[in-house]
Amino acid sequence: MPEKFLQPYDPTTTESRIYTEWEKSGLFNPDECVKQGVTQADAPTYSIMLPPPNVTGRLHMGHALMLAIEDIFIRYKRMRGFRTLWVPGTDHAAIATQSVIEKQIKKEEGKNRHDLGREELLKRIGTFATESHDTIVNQLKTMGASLDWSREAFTLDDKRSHAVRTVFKQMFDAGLIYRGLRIVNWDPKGQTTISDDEIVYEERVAKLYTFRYSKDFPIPVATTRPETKVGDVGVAVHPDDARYKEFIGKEYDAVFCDVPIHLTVVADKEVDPAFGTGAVGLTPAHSKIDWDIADRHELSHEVIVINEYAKMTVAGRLEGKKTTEARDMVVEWLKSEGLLEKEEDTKQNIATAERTGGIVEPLPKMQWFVEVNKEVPGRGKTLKELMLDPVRSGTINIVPEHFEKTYVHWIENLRDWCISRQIWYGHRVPVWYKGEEIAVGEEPSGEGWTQDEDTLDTWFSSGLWTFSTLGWPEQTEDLARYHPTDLLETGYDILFFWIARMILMTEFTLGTIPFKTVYLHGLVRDAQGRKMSKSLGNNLDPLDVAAKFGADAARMALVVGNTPGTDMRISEEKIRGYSRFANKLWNISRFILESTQNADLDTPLSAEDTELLAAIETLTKEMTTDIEEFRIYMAAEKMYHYTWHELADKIIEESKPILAGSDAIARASRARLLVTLLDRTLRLLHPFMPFITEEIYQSMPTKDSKLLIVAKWPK
RNA sequence: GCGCUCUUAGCUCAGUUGGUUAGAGCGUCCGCCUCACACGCGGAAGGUCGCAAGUUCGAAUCUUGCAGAGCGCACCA
Repeated sequence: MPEKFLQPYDPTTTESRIYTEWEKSGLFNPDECVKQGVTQADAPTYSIMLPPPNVTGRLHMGHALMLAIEDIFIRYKRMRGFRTLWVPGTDHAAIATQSVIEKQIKKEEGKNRHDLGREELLKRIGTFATESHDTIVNQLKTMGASLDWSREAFTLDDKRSHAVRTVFKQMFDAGLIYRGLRIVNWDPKGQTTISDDEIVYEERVAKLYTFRYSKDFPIPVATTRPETKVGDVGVAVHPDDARYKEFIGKEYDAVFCDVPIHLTVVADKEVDPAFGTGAVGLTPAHSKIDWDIADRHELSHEVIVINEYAKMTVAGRLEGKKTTEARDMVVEWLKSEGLLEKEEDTKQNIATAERTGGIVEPLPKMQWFVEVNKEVPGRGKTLKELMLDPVRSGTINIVPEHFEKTYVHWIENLRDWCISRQIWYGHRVPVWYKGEEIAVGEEPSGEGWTQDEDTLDTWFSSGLWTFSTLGWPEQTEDLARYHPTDLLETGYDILFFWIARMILMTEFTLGTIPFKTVYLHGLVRDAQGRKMSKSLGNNLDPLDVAAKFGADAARMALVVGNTPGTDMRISEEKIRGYSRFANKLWNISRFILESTQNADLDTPLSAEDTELLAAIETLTKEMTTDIEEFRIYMAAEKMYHYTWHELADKIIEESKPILAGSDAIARASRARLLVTLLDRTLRLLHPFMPFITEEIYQSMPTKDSKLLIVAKWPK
């Protein structure tokens, strides 16, 4: 018996050594598996694209959970003989990454991005992204992820950029991408547009002011943002509101806080007569709803009174003031003019930017949009329908199932997708202008063309992930062989951001689904159930955890009993528990290998031993079904229970007198049984605890492959 | 407002299509250095499965109502 078994199991030295051996073998690459004869060339395929972690720093426990789950499916399928591909990659995460660097530069050098310029900023971000990438790759390997590194991709590398430009052009040519002046969510802090889903609403108490524009204006109006009223072009009332009927269609002039305004009273059924005074002051340039109402009544959109820095642009006392200051000044003015009628507290959901925390200012901007309610040429369906159909029909299966309802509900409410961002890091909008001419897709030859300044929403490129990673738009063998992918595993929090967009992009581009099953894991929280965050200091770093307890222990702790779609709690105590389990397995192996050294693996089994073998065969079947049906939390628990409480507590204990006894036939039978059970246990446990099982397997007399990663899954 | 989920042992959670005395981990209590393992072994206590009604031969599991917790979407000026 190897000497290593005389020491307690030491995961830290073992795990890094084993991963190096795996990498050297090349067997994470399915082509190499075929070449080495461990996988049939025509075997069915199984593929997963790793959700690319953002290059914004380090991985957290949520990533560790994702890796554990995906690696379990990958290793299981590989052992079952599938041509198994798991592609790694990272995401440039446009806004998130740029804002990390901008903050850093601001703090260290006191400069903003305009002080540095586009080129210099991108250089700095590039350096950071590279460092961050290296850290992440190291973490992925530490967790034991059996990724095919030869196929690694980055959402912003040349191949993926080419894919992005190609899809953009195709969508543009199909009439599904348009440019238009719309009210967008402007983040004054991040100096960019953000999408509806990047908004977080915070409930606050605000003042609701009831006022009149002037002494002779007949309708009182309620507002929480008096400063915007200098940009008003009208007042809307409900068509049936008896109080205001007589004023509909009338026009008024006033000078509001030094600013001359012209107001038209219109009737619109969107107005709720019960709220406030039942009359809405219309500020089309600074409110989405007002924009729409103004649209319907052909009122001007042109009156802009707030700029990108959330400062007032009107002449007079408000000029250059921040909106918050201007608000107080307008209220003062209303009071002094005797125009303020009421001031009351009201609850308000204020829109803030998820990434920067800035208060979102609705502004009209020229932006690029993907139109979701227009028929896609040749498909007879809109993008929205193409996103809904596969989920409704079950062509795409979501685990847990109830998220299908959430998904459908969300898509049904989907509006056009604003894809342009006013930041520099990312895929630059592939559109070039020269006077009235525009060119889309690739840069045109010739003089005088200038490219659009904006970049694309990061989800535009991650939406292509399942096929851009396989070489599209080239018609590669990989694409033909591994797409659609089998599983997409990610947190339920990006169901809409990412899953929905992948379905949209893939349906449009390839006319197929991107994946057959979506497995959604929950959030990983701390022992008290709080979200892990830097500010709380309750983060567990997967690297620290692996160093302390081993990646195997961390993986088990994350997986056992953790049902899909449900948040879980993790603590060092829990992980410690599974590091003890690893040690238990180590000791089981020591005992079996020690006491069965010359076991004859062909000796007949006694009746009792045959039964014990049948028991693990039943367990194998159950476990296999559990994994196939995505109940890995249960498969893991069953293996834990079997190993400790059946194999160790019962079978090994009962074996001691047999092995020490005088009945040579019983002894031989039991020795064979123990070796066989250990062999099975290692194989069944391998997807969950890859390192320790591989390490023990290397000492097994039952080895039928060089490495456990490609050993056969038992029947 | 629309939608989704949860409520099971002190704590954290399982319980697959309704079927025998409801499970695990951690914790608690008692006893053990037994020649694989003290990162261990043996044993014990602990639950009217949120509440109420219904369907059923049978409900933690299905239906309805109520109470509490969480989440998503939309959003009123």
